Amino acid sequence: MLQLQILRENKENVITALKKRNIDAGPMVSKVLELDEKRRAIQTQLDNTLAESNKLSKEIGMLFKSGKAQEANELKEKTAGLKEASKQLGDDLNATAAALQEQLYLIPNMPHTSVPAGSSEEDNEEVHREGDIPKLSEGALPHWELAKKYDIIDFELGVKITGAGFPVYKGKGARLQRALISYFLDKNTEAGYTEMQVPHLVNEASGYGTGQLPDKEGQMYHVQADDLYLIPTAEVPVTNLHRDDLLAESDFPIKYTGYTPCFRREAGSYGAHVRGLNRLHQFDKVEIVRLEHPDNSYKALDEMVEHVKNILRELKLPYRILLLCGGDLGFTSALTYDFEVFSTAQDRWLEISSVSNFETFQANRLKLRYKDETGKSQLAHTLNGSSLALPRVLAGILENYQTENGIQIPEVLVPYCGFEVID
RNA sequence: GGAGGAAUGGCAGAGUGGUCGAAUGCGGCAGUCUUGAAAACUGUUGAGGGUCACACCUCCGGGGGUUCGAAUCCCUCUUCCUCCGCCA
Repeated sequence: MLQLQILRENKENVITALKKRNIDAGPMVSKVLELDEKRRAIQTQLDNTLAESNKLSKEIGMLFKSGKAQEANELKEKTAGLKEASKQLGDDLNATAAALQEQLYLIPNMPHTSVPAGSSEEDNEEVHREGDIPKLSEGALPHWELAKKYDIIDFELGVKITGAGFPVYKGKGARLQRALISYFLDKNTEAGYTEMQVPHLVNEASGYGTGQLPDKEGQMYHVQADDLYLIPTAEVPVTNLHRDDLLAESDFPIKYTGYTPCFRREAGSYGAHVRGLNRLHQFDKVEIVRLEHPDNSYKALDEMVEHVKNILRELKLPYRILLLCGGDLGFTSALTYDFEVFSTAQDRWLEISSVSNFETFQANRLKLRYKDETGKSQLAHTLNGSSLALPRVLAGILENYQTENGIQIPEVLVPYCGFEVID
């Protein structure tokens, strides 16, 4: 959620910035400012009415105390009208504030100045590429074939017990999953991130805090009986740990990592692009989250990018980094780097990590603030990134590490797996 | 699931109808003392709205009500604690 103050003071800048997302925010922003003005006008009226009735109440109290009941009762009659008026104004104020809030929720974050213009993923800018693409022998298989060949992932079994998009990992496949989780968590912990285990269901307020609600509720599984949402990413519970917090400057940086399963409904797409592990309803992910002082957040973002690079280097997977263009940027993000691993057998890039700076957009919703050196409350910056998402890393490993004698396990994972090859 | 109790500022904790946005302690900040630090002492210190700045308004878990007036009384929801029951 953008800060009202910024909209008030820099309306044109906001509209210009949002053009990068290929939206004309003019009407939305105008509506917000209109409602804001209305809200403040009502607030002023209400305040004045309340001030007057507070004053009368005090006088009545004094009169009763000094035994002048008659005069007090006369004054009482005067308060009736004020009471009526303040009730009406209070209702108006609530309605206007709610409308304002609703409108404000519709405006996405302003892209950072370095975000390239563009309308789709075609326009994302490749900023880095690293790693050798292996030359696979004749008859190299995509991961869903390999999964079947070595009996390590069973998609049909998942369909039987739950539905499409809920794979069952078996034997060495399951062990490799567990190894990846441990390995990622260890790498993150070494880099100073505190490991957290958080609930996999969150309440509505948490969904609003990080921006999944109100506009993306269709993407989350909702447990209606208890009004809870299955998390689409650890970002939601982990960032919300500090909802409504007022931190000290010395608390920064706050760095967390957590492993959680992620649940996404993402209905609607079929075909090769969502085949196998490419798109799932439930998948595992290890996330890193940072809360930062605004002055340091872009440095922190760079650190996170370097961190993910290091992991991919260790895994010896060929990857590239994309700077997302305005049109492809997530609703809440100001700047996002996507990491993609090259899947040799599918001959395509698979997104395995997304590292973003949300600046104050989430913090404003979360009421996540810190006290600056002058003692004033300021909004913190929030960031997060996958480090890493499992299924496509797994797909990348299976496909890129396949040999005629089975699938080699990347060296760094061998201690975690306890075996060197899947055959 | 049954029976009781509780929810107040960063934390602890007082306050049961008017001058309470709220005692006190701890913590934080500033100062005195000190070569420096600690201790001690003095002062200061909740959040949000509003204003050029004041004024003023709101907030004592959430929502609603009673009253001229609510942290304080009533209703309701949520959460926590204690005891009992059940249970991985």
